[in-house]
Amino acid sequence: MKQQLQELLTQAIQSLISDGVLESLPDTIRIDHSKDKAQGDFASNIAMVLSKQAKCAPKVLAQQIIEKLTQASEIEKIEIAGPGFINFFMSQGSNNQVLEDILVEADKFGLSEFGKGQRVLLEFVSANPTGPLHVGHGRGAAYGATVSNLLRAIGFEVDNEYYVNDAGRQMDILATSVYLRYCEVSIFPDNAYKGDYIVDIAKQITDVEKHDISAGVCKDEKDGGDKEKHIDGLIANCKQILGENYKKVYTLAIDNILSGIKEDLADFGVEYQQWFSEQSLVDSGLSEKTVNALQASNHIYEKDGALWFKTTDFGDDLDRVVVRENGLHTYFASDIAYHLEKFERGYDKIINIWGSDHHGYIARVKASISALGHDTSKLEILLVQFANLYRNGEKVAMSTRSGSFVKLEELRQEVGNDAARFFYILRKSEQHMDFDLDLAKSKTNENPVFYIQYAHARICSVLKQAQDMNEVNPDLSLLTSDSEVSLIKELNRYKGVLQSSALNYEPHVLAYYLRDLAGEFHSYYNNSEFLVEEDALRNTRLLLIRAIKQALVNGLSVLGVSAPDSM
RNA sequence: GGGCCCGUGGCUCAAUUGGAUAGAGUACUCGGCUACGAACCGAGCGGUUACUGGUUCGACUCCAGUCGGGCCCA
Repeated sequence: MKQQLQELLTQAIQSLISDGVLESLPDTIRIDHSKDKAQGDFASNIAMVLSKQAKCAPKVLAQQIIEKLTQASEIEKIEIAGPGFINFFMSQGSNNQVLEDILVEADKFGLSEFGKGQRVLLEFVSANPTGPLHVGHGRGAAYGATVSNLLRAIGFEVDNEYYVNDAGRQMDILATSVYLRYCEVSIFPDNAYKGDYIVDIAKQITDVEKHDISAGVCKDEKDGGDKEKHIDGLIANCKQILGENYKKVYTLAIDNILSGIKEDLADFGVEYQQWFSEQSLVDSGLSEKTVNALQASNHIYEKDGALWFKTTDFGDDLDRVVVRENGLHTYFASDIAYHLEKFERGYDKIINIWGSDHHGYIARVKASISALGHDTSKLEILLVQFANLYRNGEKVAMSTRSGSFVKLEELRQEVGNDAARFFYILRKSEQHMDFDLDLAKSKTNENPVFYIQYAHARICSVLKQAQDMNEVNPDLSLLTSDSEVSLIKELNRYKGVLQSSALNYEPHVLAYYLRDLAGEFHSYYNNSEFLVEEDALRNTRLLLIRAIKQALVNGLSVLGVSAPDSM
């Protein structure tokens, strides 16, 4: 419908151009759903946009545009209002069409082919496998999974990917932490991982001897030394003394944690097409090849024995080390290789969802992509702010290293998947967010998830009771009450909401829409009776609520939230 | 000190991406179950959109500066 109106307006403007009133067509002609029904169904601001060009008041131009508009049967009337809006009032018959569309298309209703043929790589969560996922990761997981669903709903082909940082120093710290727990040392290093899960993994070790690995190691911070040097010394000793067995502990640790992460995400309804290993980049030599490529294109220089990538040539504020003086590739080097690899897989769009604490990496990653001759505009980096957790009105403190954090799994058990998924995406992703555990748990009217699910359950209950009643052809012209008209208007918005929610990577827009739709339904429920004596009227109203039910189901499923028949 | 994000009723957040009278929930006050689920509905109260300028037909939204909060870097 919007498109039709756009075409009609385009024709009218072209006609005014040939009359010499206007000079040129604007890039786009905006048509929006009106907020208020007194403003009709659709509104265009085009007269205000073009009034300068026409050198006359917006209202005068609006009148001229209207005079040039050709008639369409769906349009009941057109009005000029406010500073110069053109409001379109559609016939109820044309608005009602959506009801039949919904019932015919069923779970396909709302889907579109906007992104048809375009492949998207969506990387999210990618937490270091040094511990279980906590509630901070949960936000990224819920957001990423929902953005993925949204993009798929409008026709993009999306691959979800998790980048596993299974190489590097953090992994060594992990392995050494596990070994130390296995040895049951009495004093634990400041910089080791201290969570209980480390002890659990240590219990699974068999056939490895217990050695003292502290010989000749720099003092720890608490003893007046350096915690970084201390842990590095322990790692070196551990590797040397254990020999082959070090790899055994290392592998045991990472396998344990990674499988836990996979299970957590699956239980949270988050699916991945790919788990991409950092170690594989090192093993395959791609990391090496990438550094060589940068060297060949003159973007690398040597300083203090290390290799530096001149990212400042591409807008970064400092140059970055890619190969340390000890010959090891930095995390950044594998990251460049990883992104290069992503580009070479031929996606049309590459989206990374990162925690906002990584915003400092954006410039250097984009720099490396430009340096390697790729188009940075294909890469989109979305940042997710941390979530603060509140329990009994108090903020819950968290830190992975110290082992004090609330696990995602604990959150899911406490509030359930539906509430967790919904609460996470209810706020704009770049917005700091307060996650109130007590509110998410509450099964009352304060909880927006239940509010929407309740609307669905109520409809199911009514439909169940209508099962045995006489079915005759419904008559849509009977839907005339304020509630009915405004519900139909709301249903007409669904498809557009889904699209803009997806294209802007803003799941909360869909969440708010569903809450509004549920609200209008509850209001309708309270002022109307569905199971009336008169067959035609009853079946018409049932048809309407069946359509609402379908829209709720479709929307909730995109959000990864269930729609139970009863609660 | 430099960079990024943010600032909207008492609290938690929206605002169709620059549009019409800034909206929801919660809290508070009042009203509604002998109709299909009261986990619901209706009414009221509550605002100088942190502050000051600027851009224009029109600013919560864009620009500059100030204040305050978070994160990253040095």
